[in-house]
Order: sequence, then structure tokens, then C-alpha cells
Amino acid sequence: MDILLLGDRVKEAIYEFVGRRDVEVTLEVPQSPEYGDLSTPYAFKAARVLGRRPLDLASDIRDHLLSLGIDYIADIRVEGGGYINIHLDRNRFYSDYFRRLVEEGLDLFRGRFGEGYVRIEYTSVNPNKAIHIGHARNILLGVALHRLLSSLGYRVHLMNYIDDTGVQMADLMLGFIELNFPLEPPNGMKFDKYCGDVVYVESVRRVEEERRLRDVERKILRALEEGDNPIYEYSRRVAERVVRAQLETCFRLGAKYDVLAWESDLVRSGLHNHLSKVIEASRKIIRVEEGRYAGAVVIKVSEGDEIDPKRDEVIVRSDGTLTYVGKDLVFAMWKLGLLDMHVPVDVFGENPDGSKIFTTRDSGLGYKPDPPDILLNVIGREQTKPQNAIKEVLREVYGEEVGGKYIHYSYELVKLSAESARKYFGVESEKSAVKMSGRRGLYFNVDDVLAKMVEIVYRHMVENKSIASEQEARQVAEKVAVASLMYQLIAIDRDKPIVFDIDKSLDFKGETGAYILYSYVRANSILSNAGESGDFNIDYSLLNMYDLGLSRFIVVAPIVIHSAVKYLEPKYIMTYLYRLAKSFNDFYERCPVLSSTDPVRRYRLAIVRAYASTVELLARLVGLPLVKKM
RNA sequence: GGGCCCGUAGCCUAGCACGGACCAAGGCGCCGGCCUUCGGAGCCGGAGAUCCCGGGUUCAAAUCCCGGCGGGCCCA
Repeated sequence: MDILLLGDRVKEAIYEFVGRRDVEVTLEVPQSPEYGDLSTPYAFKAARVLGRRPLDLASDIRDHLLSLGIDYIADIRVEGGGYINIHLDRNRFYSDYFRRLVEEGLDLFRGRFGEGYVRIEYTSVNPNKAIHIGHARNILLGVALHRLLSSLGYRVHLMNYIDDTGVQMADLMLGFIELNFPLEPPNGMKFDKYCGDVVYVESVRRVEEERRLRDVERKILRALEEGDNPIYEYSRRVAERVVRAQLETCFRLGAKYDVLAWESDLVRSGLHNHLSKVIEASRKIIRVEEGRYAGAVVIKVSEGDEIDPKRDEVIVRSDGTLTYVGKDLVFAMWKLGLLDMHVPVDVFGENPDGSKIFTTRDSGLGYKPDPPDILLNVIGREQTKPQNAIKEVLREVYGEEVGGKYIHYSYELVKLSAESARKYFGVESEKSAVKMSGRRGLYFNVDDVLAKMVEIVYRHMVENKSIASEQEARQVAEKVAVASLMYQLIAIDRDKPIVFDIDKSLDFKGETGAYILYSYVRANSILSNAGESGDFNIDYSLLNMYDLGLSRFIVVAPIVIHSAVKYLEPKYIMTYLYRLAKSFNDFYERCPVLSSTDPVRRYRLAIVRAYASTVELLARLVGLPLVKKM
């Protein structure tokens, strides 16, 4: 039994009692323990449609619920003019839940919140530079979604799209081909950083300065788009090396991939020829006959005959080339398993867990994605307009059911604080935040940021002499750093831009990932010093309000997990983890465990054990790394 | 200009999905306390809020609706 199951039981009982379900029973856990463990303002809402007074209705519902003798319900009170407050037999309910949680962990939840096949496309960084802090938001959202869904019993397939035919790649290659940058980075610099911070930035600068280089840039770009030529072959070797370097960073963040899909391979395999299918089938897609857009093919979202650039999307230009949206539309069809279209794949490498990463290639076994139940595309919010157009076409051509599977999982940009921009890049700005720019080299690499974080955490541990071996301390510091970065980027609402300030992100005080890990370390310290296990027949009458406060917070976890998966919001788990850790630290200050005498000591050990198990469970659900010492 | 998103103490954020005990919670910063108790990356106390503005719906609005204002993003 857990609070979610109990809540469902209560809901059903109320629906049956009133004989209608049009007014939803919303259950909440009251802030204050004196209002019980579960509460609903249902009587206020339902009173109107039932033509009754809230107080009377609430009383009747209470009497009915009590008459059912639902297990674990000790008392029900009507308070505050109509709230129905359910008080549980806390000794039994908390103890029983804690015991099962500690014994079964994740098994308590696996398969309970739906099942199916989910494809997630994420990361999608151009192969000309290192992963920066803005990409990290994308990657960490993907990681969290993957862990959440796969842990709860969904089959998850992970794809990473790599655009190796764009102008960014062309500019990088211009640096190697025309500006004679050596292929080997200076003194041990990581290859992706070298490409992005040194070669690419310089190429962009030179192209802007020298007209002659624009022609070279165009020539290289054409070679990349056409493929099957020495420039493309060279470029592909460089790009693969960059991607391998990028993946090292992604792995640090907990990422995993099943298939890397390269734009150049998709072009060569003829994927784009399939665009004609949807062009013919859709009435929204039209070939423009005259005017400015003559010869172009356009997704017509707007009403009327005129092309409205504010609303409509060009998918094929007048010269016959595909736009980004056109490419993405046909790619979407492939990812949804709608095309009978195999692309050659080969093994690219391995994930940290040992599973294979496949990559598209010019030859190899043919691969076709299985149709997923949902397709989550983790893409920035700035792409909303083209993403909506794609979805509309899918809806029209393949029906609501298929179109509904296509989800633009969007998030706002990560910007740079003006202070950081000035201090580290010498860029002055009137505004409080600056847009990052790969072209100007105005961004923080994840590797560099993590290195700074690791250094600070490591020094902290050395000062506290908390860990003996240097090697172990380094590993721990890495996890603390990643956890903190993850909290910074995941706990914030996806619709809000994040202003990244390097100095603030290096501060591990307060509401941070480190805080969560620290509380977990404290819990583990108690457990490992205890020398015995707890007693899971807790008698709360012998304990105080802080024991109770932590306990009733632990018990809420199933509700949080349910919301997180229902709304695909890992943020709910992150913010809950922080509040839970806070509750634990309150408990820690006021409730001595080891120095207490039995039975209090063993009751508290059980609570600490339940807390640690909850943190382990939730951390696993979002991919948050944990440490037992720090 | 149009479309979408955001607006909560000096700053950052939670709560908004599903209106309910919210005279609004947490963090940073500021002021003042707590290291002979299980690890102080912690805890306690204090100051700090027209929940952008106006209207509407409702027994009840930070939450829903309408209109404004301000900011962000997008518009081959």
C-alpha cells in the first residue's frame, strides 16, 4: 500500500457514493500534519452541482468512507468549513510503506504508470565544436526522460541527429583545408574544443574579413552536401573524431545512445526522396506558382492564397534544395516508422554500460526505426514554429493518432550572465544576460565548467579530510559536480530561460545538487555507524514532530513519481528531492539517532533507511549521480 | 507588426497542469546566533512581496477568462 493507491481507493469510493464523476476529486497532502495525511476540498466543488451545503455533504462523505472500513484510515474529520481530512494510522501505514520501499525499491513502481515504446531524439549538436552549457540542458533533459521512462518499464530508444552538411561544418573544414590548421590539437587539448574554440572561431573571423574565403566556404559547403568526394571524406573523418570527443562529455552527464543519424548519410540513402509522398498527400503543402516564392514548396499554415512568411514554412526552395524544415519533416516520418526505408548502419562504439552505439553509414546492414508509441524530440523553444508545422502536416496526412505521437519537447535557451560575459570573455552588455554564440566563441564548454566544479569540490574534501584516497576523491568530486550541474539545469521550468553564471554555479551552498547529495551522505553515515538495522514497526507516539515531518514527506514520493511521468517533467522529482533533503536536514539537527536509546534509536534508523532508499530511487529515476561520502 | 512563451521580496526560483485552509514557500545576498552530540557543503532567528496592472468568473483567484503593460524567442 502507498499513498497513491490509497488515494485512488478514496476517490473511487467518493465517486460511487455521490453517483457521478463530473466533479473531480482532487487529493492533496496538507502542509500541516494536524490536517491529516490526505485531504480534499471536494465538498466545496460538488456542493453546487449536488444542490447541497458543503458541510453537510462533507459529513455524509466522511460517514460513508468510515463505514467502508478502508484499511489504514484511522479517522476522518471535516474541518475548515468543508475540507475532508483523512488521518491515517501512521504507525502502521508509514511502517508498512517504509518496509516495502526498502525491500522492493523500484519494483514498487515498475509498470504501474503505463508502458510502451518511446523514442527520444536529443543532443543533436553540430560536429564542429565542444558541447557547451546550452547543449547540456538538452542532454540532461534527455537523460532524465530516458531514465524516468526506462526505469518505470517503458522501452526507450535513443537517437542523436548529427548535421554534418551545414555551414558550421564547412567553416570548420575551411580552417583545416584553406587556413592550414594542423589536424592535431596543441598540447593535449581535447579535439572538439580545439575545433570549436580555435579552428572554427578563427575560420569564421577570416571568412567575414576576406571575400575570397566566401567562395571557398561555398565550395566546401557544396562538397559536403553532395558527398562522395575527397572533401566530404576528409570532413567525415574530422566530424567523427569530434563526435567521439563530444560523446565523452555526454557520457559524463549520464547520456546513452542507440543510433547516431548523420545528415549526410540520410541524404545519400535517398531519404529525402520520400518527401514527395507527403507533398502529394497533404493539402496544406503547396507548390507556389508565381511571385516571390515561385517554384518553392511551402507548408501553408495561414488562411488565404498569399504566402505569409510569419506563419508558413518553406520546405523546398525555388532552386529545388530542401530547407531545414523539409529535411526535418521527412526525418520525422522516418523516426515515426512511417517510411519503408532502410538506412545502412554499422557499429560506432559503446556506451558506458557496454551497449552498442550504432551509426548510419554509406554501407552496412539496413536499419529502419520501429514505430514508437511516442516520439520525444528534445529541441529548443526557438524551433517552435517549424516544429508545429511539421506536426500539423503529420496530423493531416497520417491522422490525429500518429500526429499526436510527435512531441516537440521544448526548453528555453541557456544564456550567459552579463557578469560572466564581461569577466571571462570581455564582452560588455547593457542587458543582464547575453545570448551565447558559437561563432564568436562566447560560451562555456561543459568540460571546462565541470573541471572548475570538480576542482572546488575536491579542494573542499581535502580540507575536510573526508576521503582518504585521491583517486576516490576525484571520482566523488566528478559526481558532485555533475549532480550540481544537473540540478541547475533540470529543476528549472523548461519554459524559462536559464541565465548561467559561472561563479554562482560554482557555489555549492543552498539549493543545489550538492545539498541533496550531502544529506544523503549524512544518512549513510548514520546507517553505516549504526551496526544494526532499524525497527520497521515505528511507534510515533514515542517520537517528535520532526520524525513525523520527515516521515510524511517520504511517503509522498509515489505521487511525485506519478506526476513526473504523467506530465513528462523530471523537474518535479528534482525539486521534490531538494525539499525532501531539507526535511531530512531538519530531522538531522533535532533528532539524534545513534545516541538515542531503543526503541527510539531503532525507529529512527528505520526512518533514515527509508529516506536513503527514497533518494536512491528518485536519483535513479532522473539519472542524478549519488555518493556515500563527500 | 504577427505568433508563441515568460512576469512571484534587491536578485534567482517553487507553487499555476487540477482554484481551496496562501494574511504566499525555498535559495542567494544582508543582519544576528549555533561547532565536547550521528560529517557545519549544515541548522536556528531577523529584515525583505501592490504574486506586473486593470477588469471578470466564483462561496473562494498567485492559479481560470478578457484587456493592457513589460521582457524573451521566432518570422526561407
